Amino acid sequence: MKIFLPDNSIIELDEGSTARDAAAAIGKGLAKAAVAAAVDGHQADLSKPLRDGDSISIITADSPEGLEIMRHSASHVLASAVLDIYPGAQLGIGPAISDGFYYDFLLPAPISESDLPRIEERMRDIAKARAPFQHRRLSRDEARRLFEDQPFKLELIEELPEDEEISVYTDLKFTDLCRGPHVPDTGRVTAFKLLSVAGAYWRGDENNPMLTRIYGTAFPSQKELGEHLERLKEAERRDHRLLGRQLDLFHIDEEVGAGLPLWHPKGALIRKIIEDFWRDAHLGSGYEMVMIPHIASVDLWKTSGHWDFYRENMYSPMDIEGQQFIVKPMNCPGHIKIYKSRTRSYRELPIRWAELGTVYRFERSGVLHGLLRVRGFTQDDAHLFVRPDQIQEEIIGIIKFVLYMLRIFGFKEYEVYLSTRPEKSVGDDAHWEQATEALRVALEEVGLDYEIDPGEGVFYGPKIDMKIKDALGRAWQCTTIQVDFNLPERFDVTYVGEDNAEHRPIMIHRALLGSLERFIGCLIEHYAGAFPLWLAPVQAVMLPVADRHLQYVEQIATRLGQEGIRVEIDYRKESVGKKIRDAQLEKIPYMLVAGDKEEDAGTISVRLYSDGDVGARPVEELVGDMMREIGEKS
RNA sequence: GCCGGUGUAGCUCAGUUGGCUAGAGCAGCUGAUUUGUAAUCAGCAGGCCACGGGUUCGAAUCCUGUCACCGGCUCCA
Repeated sequence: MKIFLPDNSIIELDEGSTARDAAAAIGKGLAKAAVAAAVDGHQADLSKPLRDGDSISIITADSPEGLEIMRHSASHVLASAVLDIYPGAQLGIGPAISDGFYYDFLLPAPISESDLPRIEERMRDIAKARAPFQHRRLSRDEARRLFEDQPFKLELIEELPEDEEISVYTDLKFTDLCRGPHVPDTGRVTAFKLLSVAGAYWRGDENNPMLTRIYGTAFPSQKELGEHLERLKEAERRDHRLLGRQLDLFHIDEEVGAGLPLWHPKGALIRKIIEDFWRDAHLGSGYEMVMIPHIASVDLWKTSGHWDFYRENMYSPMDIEGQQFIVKPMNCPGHIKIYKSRTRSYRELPIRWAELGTVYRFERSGVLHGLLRVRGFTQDDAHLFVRPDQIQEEIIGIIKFVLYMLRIFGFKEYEVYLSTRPEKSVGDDAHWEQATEALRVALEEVGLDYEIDPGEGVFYGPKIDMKIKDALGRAWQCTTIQVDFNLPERFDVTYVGEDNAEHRPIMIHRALLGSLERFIGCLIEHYAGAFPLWLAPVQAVMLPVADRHLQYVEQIATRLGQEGIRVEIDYRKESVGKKIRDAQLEKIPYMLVAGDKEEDAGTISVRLYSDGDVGARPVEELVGDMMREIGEKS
């Protein structure tokens, strides 16, 4: 029979040949590297018999698909091992994920990470046994009987569509419900490591029982596995919580409260630089600044709908002379009140009001995470009041603005989501649809790739979210753009139109960086604490070789200070080596060494954090170089 | 909130099966050294062993409650 290959060539095989035979016919090396095949575009086991006219491509473990298949097989090996060691274990699911795989179990007794080596060892035995992954199709009844003591599997079987065949795979002794495909045998799961154990609700629902999830990773070779583990270690070194302490940027104090960061001078300075840049950028882009108080009467939150729809995230009211007040979880009602302080004309719109507005939200204790998830944070918030005919253009403007901002801070990779109407929401369908459409068109217009996140909108409207990743690859939502027909209605917000009649504006809520806390947390990890010159809290440190050079060094520091360069002098009676080491650990971009040579020549020796010693240069040249670099924000 | 883990000096960590006055390095302070591109030397000080109960002749160590942190789940900027 004839089999077509990806390069359009044809091979001739005997009747009843399998994908494995095809691989062998193409080449010995390929047959050895093959983990699965794609037959007519569908992934299949190598043991799959081929039919005349099939087109086939061989999948190897070094392709993304192959790696995923191999990791999925690794999760079966894990389940095998766990079942061996903990006979009563019940099985959940065990998929491949972006950096590895996991499997969920309901275990007879809790386990901890110290149990992983033992499981790993058993996995190695199973791998060594090179047990084939055998595929079988079962009737529904057979499957029910096979998994009679596996309630989670039974639940999955019941949910498979009636007409779908039930497919199982067996390796060594263990049989699992699985669509496949799998590597040919357990021996193909070579380089793997179990990483952590965690709790996970069955099917991700907190009303369901909590299972024990074991995470692991697997690679085609030990070398790649080693590299990956090295990357994980490197990511740990970039952790903003660690760098926050090392660089003395912030801390979170138990006695102050969980999720309530305290900014130290250097952290506060970085924040100030970002805030200044942000304000200037906004004032230069048609925004005006507003400011509102941190607490407001509970009546305001009843009008806004937050009392009904957002109360579980709000802190309890406080009593002030018999009146109830609430710490604000959002800034929008305040901005609306400013709008409503007088009548507005259609000529004023769009109104763009921005504020670095601090809000407080209740977050469950288990979700707090350094600066990335806190209970009090400052949003780089703005609310736009627009006429219906302006909405599209304004959203496009916002998207362009955010892309500009993210580029300045060096973020090139982000995920974009369009979140649609959630279950718990207000407003009529027509408005929701109109708003969602406006967001979609804007995304297309700007040419951003995005995914739909169904049901993830806010209670008052759909939104565009942009997420950036931390050092470990976890995505954090920063940018958000939300269209809102609801609040203008609730507050009876109006403008007087050309026709002298009252009309309802539409509100756009947006935060570009999201919150300064989260954004700076991501920024620290992004730069691994080595901030570019314009953001560095200390831009240069003067390192005199001996005390007799102090006067010269002070002169230069004064000169740099005149240009607004943030410079410190290391007055300590320490060796130059020590001073350099400490400056290097503080990740100060410019280390400026001056001794007799420099003083005589009127120069300064420059050592860059990033490049080491780059030699001496005249002081004015240095000033020019630094000012240029600061101006470029690079 | 849930599952598992962790909590010893400012930081990183030791601390045997419960038993002497809880140790070390770094940081800090004092003194000496005036130093040329990632650590000069010496001394001193620093601890309610997260917090509260309990078991015990005796608890950093065992039990228990609370809090915080870490990894996840769920939830969100």
